[in-house]
Amino acid sequence: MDEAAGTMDMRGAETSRSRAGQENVERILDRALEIFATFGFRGTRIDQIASAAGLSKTNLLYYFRRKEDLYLAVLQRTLDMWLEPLQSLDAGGDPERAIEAYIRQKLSASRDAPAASRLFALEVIQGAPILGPVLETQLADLVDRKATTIQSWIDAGKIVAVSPRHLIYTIWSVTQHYADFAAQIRAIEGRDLSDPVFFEDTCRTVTQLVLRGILPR
Amino acid sequence: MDEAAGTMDMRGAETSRSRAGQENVERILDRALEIFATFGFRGTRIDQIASAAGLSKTNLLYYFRRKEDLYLAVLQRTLDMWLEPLQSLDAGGDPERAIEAYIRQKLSASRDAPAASRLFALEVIQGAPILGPVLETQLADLVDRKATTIQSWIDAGKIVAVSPRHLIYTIWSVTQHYADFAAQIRAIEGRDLSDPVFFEDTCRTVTQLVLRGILPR
DNA sequence: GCCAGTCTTGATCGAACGGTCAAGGGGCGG
DNA sequence: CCGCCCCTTGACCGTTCGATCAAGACTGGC
Repeated sequence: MDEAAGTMDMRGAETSRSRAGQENVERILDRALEIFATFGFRGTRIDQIASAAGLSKTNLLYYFRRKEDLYLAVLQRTLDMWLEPLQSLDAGGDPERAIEAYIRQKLSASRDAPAASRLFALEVIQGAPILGPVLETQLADLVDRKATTIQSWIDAGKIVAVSPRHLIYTIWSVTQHYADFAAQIRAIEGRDLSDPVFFEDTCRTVTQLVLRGILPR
Repeated sequence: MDEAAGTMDMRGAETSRSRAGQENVERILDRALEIFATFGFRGTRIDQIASAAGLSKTNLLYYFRRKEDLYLAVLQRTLDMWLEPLQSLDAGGDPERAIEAYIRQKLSASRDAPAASRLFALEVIQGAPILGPVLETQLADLVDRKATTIQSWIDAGKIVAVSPRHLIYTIWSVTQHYADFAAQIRAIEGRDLSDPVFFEDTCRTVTQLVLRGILPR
């Protein structure tokens, strides 16, 4: 598992599957995401996922022959969803609207798919043993492109001079924080993003903070 | 280990110890922090820590009879250091200086003790099974007090109206991001906070962003 | 130089875990 | 109603892991 798995594609034995089979696979992936996201790869037991999905360990291993296969499948399924929001950060419109929309999108993801956020957090905290190559290529390129977009806003005087990459990191960290550290926020506030009031409160405050930080006065 | 361990004190058998003994304990704790911080509690093997510390598994178990004892000891040793920076956020001086100092302090911690940051991140991501009670009492109180401080700045017109707690979360998330997600940043930037230039760059940008966000124009 | 208390080691145990195997159940098309 | 293929099961295997135990080595104080 310390191996980087190279290409990160895993078209693993796409055998034909009955409806029951497909439903099982999806249920396994759902539960596996949840459990991998809280215990990490090494920390989760395969039969833990199995019983959470309502089947035996052997039965699970019928669908995913190795633990690593399951982990990769989960990671794969989450990856695209994770990279997508940044794609839509477009140079076209005005930065205010674009960034406001991006923050809302990221916060929505933190509310609706907190496990996915935590899974990536775990991966990266562990040094990104699997996702490393993807980050160095796909993500790095994407960030470079978006940094250019932000730089163009700066050059046009639409926002103040600020390191584009740090701006991206800031938005990432703040928005994901509400998913990854939900337990901490729950301990302090007694609520999390699933509370509509708290969600709007968070969205407004973060947006205001960032926009005031970069908009010319 | 799913137990909350109640009081979080662990004056475990403070037996008398020779110099060699104390050195071993410290080396064990150092290595354990590093390894727990990347693999989590369930994910780390006890002999992994032992060999990293240069002794046998049995020998390590002489100092910490159970794996959980070691984990608690590591957590305990890191906790105070982690809560401390926020303490110094004082209402006395002007908010600009106070927050600037706080951000620098947190970023310094992320640079000098990234493993400690990651360990807490892992704990919280897992739902804070151990630290939960501490967060609900100690941390919640501390945050409440500091939120009052920030509110007093708002009332005095020194900073704009902003949810004090969200402001704290923002600063936490951004500064800790550079420790917890160092692998991701390294994949994109090719460097991290240990690079003095990058450190100052980060410090300046984050400070500027936050201060512009809350200072009256 | 002896002794008590501290440290270190290797052998070993039981449980947990990832994974295999062989056998049987069940549904769907012909 | 038959046979094929997908699914499900339980028994089992080898390894790993946390933890124990008994026995010996080292060290500092007297």
